[in-house]
Amino acid sequence: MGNRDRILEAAKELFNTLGAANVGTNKIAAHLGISPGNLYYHFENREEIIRTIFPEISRETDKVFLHSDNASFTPALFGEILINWVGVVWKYRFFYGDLVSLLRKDPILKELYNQRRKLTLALMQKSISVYAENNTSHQRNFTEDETTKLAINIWIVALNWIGFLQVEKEDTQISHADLIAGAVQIFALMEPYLDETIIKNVHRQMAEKLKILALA
Amino acid sequence: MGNRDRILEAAKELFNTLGAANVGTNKIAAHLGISPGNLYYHFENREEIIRTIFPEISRETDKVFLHSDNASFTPALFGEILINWVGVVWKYRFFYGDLVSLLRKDPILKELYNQRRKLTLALMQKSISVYAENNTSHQRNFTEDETTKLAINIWIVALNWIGFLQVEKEDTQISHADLIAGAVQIFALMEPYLDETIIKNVHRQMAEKLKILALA
DNA sequence: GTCTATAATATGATAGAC
DNA sequence: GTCTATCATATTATAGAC
Repeated sequence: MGNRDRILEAAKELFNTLGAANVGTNKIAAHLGISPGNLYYHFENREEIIRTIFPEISRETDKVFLHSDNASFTPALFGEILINWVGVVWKYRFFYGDLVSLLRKDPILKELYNQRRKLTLALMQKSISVYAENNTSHQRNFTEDETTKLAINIWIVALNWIGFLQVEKEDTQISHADLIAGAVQIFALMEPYLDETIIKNVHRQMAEKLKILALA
Repeated sequence: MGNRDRILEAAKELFNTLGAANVGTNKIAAHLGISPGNLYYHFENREEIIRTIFPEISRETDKVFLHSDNASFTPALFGEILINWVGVVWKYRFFYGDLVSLLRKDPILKELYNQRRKLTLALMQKSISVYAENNTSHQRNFTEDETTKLAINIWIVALNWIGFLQVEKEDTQISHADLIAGAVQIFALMEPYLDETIIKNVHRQMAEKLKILALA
């Protein structure tokens, strides 16, 4: 692995463990045992490092939602999606935890992020309404306003569940079980719109995941 | 106003406008035209300044929920509560926006915050279930698990609505209307549990607020 | 209570040798 | 590509005069 990639990996690790605000270019270089000059040969500044990581976050997020545009996606798949989504937020928690500050410092990133945000949010909104209509028997029409608000609420909770955990625990105490709990928490936002049997199934699915974890 | 108070006011203002991470003790002193030494006479360090502001945030939050423990609080009052709550988060947006980072740097504050968090969350959960039961005709029992999740979701959205706005707008572009929109957004989390007429009433209440703003 | 002056440290970033 | 050396700047914090 070349130094350029090592810098990116070290940056992610240090950002996550120490908080993005507390990690500068020199600290990353020191952590790798390379010189500051070397780091600056590969990247113009700290912002460029983060801007280079951003497409990776985008790709991983896309991967999470890959199958969700398919109108026939199953309830179980939706559960998977939520767990994986929370997993991505966990993996890049430095980014979501410091989002406002990072975007404030880098207008280019802010622009990039907002393009993505609009797209992802729209895609998600579509998926949610399809999913809700597929899995409910009480004949009910969803207004666009209703699904927009639901999508935004899901968005906000998904992106801030990790932060909610971090407020009471140390990062080292946060487990895979907490990520599943996050998925359950997000799923609760949809439950009022779904049939009892579907809800039960997803809950069983999540409980199953937890049991497997406990055994491992 | 003595310098001690002026420091606290300047800190809040600078934290909010520049982000807590970008404002140190000397910047606060410079902003006020006083010496660093003077500031350090009044406060041990930056953490102590924030710890001194925290009870103020707590008091204002308490004031928001003051009447909500009353079982007979009206639908309109609940709307007020949401608007005021979002208002407090806006007023101290530096705190909520940088919460994880601030608590990481100050374990004392972390302890204080979590004591408060548990209390407020429990109080809120109680209020929510009372409110929901008071304002629904479809006979329905709320499980404790259900209300806990609902309360947490309301909590997360309420505390992160401002951050959601900040991602796409500058602070200067955020208006009182956006705060009301936040209240509407949070209220959407409760709507599945409430009667149509109640929902309509609250929406009218919010629209009324917006109209008054537009005229002013 | 408030100031000047300053130490100690860290940060971002660059020039120029290898 | 990588290093050494270094600058300019900013940050926290303190000692001691007024």
